[in-house]
Amino acid sequence: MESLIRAIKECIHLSPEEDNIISELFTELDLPAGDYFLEEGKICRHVAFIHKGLLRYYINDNGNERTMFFSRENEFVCNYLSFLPQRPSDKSIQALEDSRLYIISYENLQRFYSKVKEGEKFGRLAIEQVFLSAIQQLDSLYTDPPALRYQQFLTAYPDLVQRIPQYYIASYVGIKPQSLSRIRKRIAGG
Amino acid sequence: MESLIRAIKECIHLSPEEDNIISELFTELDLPAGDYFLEEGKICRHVAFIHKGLLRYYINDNGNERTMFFSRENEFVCNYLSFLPQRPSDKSIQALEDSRLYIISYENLQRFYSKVKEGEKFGRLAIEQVFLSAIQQLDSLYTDPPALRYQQFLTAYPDLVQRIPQYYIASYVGIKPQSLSRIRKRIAGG
DNA sequence: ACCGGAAGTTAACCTGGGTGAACGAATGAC
DNA sequence: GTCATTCGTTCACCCAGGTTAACTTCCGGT
Repeated sequence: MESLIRAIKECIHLSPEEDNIISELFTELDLPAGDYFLEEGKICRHVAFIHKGLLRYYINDNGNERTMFFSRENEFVCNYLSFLPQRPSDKSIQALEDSRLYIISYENLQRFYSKVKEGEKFGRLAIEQVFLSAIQQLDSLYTDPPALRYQQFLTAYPDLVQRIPQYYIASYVGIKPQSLSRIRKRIAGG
Repeated sequence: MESLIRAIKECIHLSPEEDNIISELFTELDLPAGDYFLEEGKICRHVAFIHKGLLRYYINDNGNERTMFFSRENEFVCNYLSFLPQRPSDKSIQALEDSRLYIISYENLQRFYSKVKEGEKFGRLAIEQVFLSAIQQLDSLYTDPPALRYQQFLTAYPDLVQRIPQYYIASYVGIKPQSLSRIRKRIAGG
């Protein structure tokens, strides 16, 4: 769990005993490609730290899947909208590649807050971070036209282009695969 | 500042001395209708608690104003995307009615976190709250078609319908005033 | 009573994504 | 080698919001 502890130490100080506490509060979870960390309708019971792998976070809107974002190594992933109030989730989180996660339950997170001296501070900083990136994602989704979002995706995730099918990219851009084809043609042709 | 302290006490316990600390960390700001709490391009230096009034939070996207949400009595308002990293804001926050705010600077908020025993906890809970409602707003903006968003607005803010011009509602729904007219006609006619 | 501006409506036309279907290429199973 | 599946592309058609502009209504100022 060194990668996790290293990530936490970028925000707060941890004593050696606290390193141990954290190791006990988190558990390891291997998720094969295609499996779900969180399924729609279920309650998000854990926050996950991605040690290795790639996940996508999406909403199923009447059979229309819309990918909000992709999450990778050294990022925390969770549907806070389900996790914080412990209510059923309207989103799903799926592994796109074989992934190794370190997960912490809601109850253990409360222990983390109370047992780790700067735990509350870390909780605040972590959620601020998640909050900012979520807002930025959604802002872009709201503001930027599909063609621009596609080009932003290409520059932001150049490696993913080769690793995931194009319909996931379309889903991320917010359009149908056919429309993405049109846009690609428009961009290429002129 | 009773309304503010009452709102904080709904989340954490405050000693009488802490009541005083808070009164000193916040300052009062009266904002006439039309004036700005935050202007695009400037850094958001304060978090505001709305004692009285109505504000709108919007982004100017190439002359196209898009209202993200309206904020009213007993709510906190702030562009955290500008406030937390102390970077220039791409959003504006404008008073739609004469408003009275209690505001706290970034520096004083850090003092709040350190001087008030459960300050960090409050910071975490407050940002969780803001985070959840922001995500819900943006989710809806992303997922729901304009006609539905308009009807949701009518049920969520029945009083605002009478108090604000229709082009602000259109801006909130995510369309032009002309299109809102069409939708209203469609809904009415059949 | 008159004028001017702001707000809302209507209409004609444009644009871009959705829909459904057909097609081609690549992949994998047997 | 053959067949089926999956994925991407292309096309014709549809629809809803954007654009532009004209028109009405309402209100305030004088």
